[in-house]
Amino acid sequence: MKMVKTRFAPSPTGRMHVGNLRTALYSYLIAKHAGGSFMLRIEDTDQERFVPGALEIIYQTLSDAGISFDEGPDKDGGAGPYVQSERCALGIYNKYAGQLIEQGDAYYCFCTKERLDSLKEQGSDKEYAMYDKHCLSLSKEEIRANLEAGIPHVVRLNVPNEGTTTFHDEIYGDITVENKELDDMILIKSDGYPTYNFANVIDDHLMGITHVVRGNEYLSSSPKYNRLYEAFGWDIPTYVHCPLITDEEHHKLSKRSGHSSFEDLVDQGLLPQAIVNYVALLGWSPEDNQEIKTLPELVKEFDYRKINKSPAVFDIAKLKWMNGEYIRRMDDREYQDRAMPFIRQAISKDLDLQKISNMAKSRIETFEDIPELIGFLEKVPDYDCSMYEHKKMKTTIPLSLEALKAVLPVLEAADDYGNDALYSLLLGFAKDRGLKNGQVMWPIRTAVSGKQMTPGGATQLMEILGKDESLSRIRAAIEKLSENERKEQ
RNA sequence: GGCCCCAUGGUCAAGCGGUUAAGACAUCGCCCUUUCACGGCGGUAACAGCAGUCCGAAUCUGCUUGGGGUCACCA
Repeated sequence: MKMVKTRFAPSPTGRMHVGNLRTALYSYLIAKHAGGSFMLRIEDTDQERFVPGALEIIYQTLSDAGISFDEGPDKDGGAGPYVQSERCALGIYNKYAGQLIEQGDAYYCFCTKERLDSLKEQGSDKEYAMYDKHCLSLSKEEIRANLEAGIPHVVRLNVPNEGTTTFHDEIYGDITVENKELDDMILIKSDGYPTYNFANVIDDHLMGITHVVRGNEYLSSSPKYNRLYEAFGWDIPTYVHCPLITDEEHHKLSKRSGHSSFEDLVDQGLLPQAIVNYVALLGWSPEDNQEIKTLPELVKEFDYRKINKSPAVFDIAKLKWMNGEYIRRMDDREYQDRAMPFIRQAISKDLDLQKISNMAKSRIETFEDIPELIGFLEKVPDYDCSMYEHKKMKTTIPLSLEALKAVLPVLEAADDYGNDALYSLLLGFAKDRGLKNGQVMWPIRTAVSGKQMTPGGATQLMEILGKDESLSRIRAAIEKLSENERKEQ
């Protein structure tokens, strides 16, 4: 059995969206699960779409995601070069195109853009038409003359109009199409660069790729590839087409439609490991039903034969949930490092930031949630007095005012503003006055935070705010409630 | 429009001829709790439709419907 070798072959056109990332991941998992090797190849045969810096993005994304490759542009494994423009300069593609022309499996085409466009117009369906093999009938002399005259040309694959072509995919099974449905695809463009379709086949063969992993959008063009392999007499690799990842409208994720890239998600405060973990589960599920998996665990358990056929909707809500799980499991030091910038963003006062970050840990899904969660510590937001009413706590606005007034001197007298001390102090207070715990805790928490929900109870918040600030907030609340009462009357 | 692919709850997803049709996210309720969260418990919610094969069909076949993909000198 030959060693498994897979590849990820992105084009340097910008940020990577999650569909691409998952293809890279599955490709990596298939190789590593089998103890094989994983390779990176850069497909930059479209000089117009090249985006400067895109190469760095690819490296960065892969490295953030923890997907490491054994061979690639900066890591020679003997099958290089790994960048198609460099391979093109070596004449690799032209050599193979020449072989096909010699064999009669490919031919030069000198048709102009205008003629090609006119084909579309007179075709049965205005917008779609295949090439009519016009240049196939050119004589040797005509071809030579055209070539010598420097007329722009491409090289096309010659697909017969009769018969059928079948190719096999590990996930989708056999797919057979009529040859007459297959266009005479262009192999070499007029600028001398190979098309993706051609370069892909040549390189996958030359580089010893055993499993071709790619998106489902290539499924319908795959039969053409087989014609190429057959023309060369090469072994056809194992194809693994992954199901599409779509948005909530069930449309394919793409940069063009403005869908989030991996980097966008990271910018939104999502952890690379969580993204990788989530995306692994789009189209595949582990046997033990355990969804949180590390990359090594995925490597161990991944079985490409169990990849799903149907497209999957990218559900950001579940990704966020998973991200929250990752945050909670993160060790404190790492968590602290990542959370601190967001905490500083919200807090400029001299407060115990570490305590604050610990409070936030179990209550956020992404780090971006932090400022909103703790902003009240910096400054009490405007709030409505009705917040003092709480059915379950059995408090009302007047009762709250009363409770706050009564508890104020007690808090003023207290010296220990640690959570535990405050807690027992207040419970004792409630008991003495014949009040429910909630009837004193709820008003205080509200007074001190101005919020319906806070990342901690009344005493925890007071501990962080300190005595002075806590008292001043409570006094302000008493004022606010008293004023409200006056207005009512 | 041609061709190709797909079809289990709102979403992800088990299931591969006999199951009370898992589980997760979301949602709802309860418990825990000084609020929220975490955690625990429970509820709502699905085999697109129609034929056929079979003692028996979510599972096999066909058709219909629905959805998606692709038809470039882009990858």
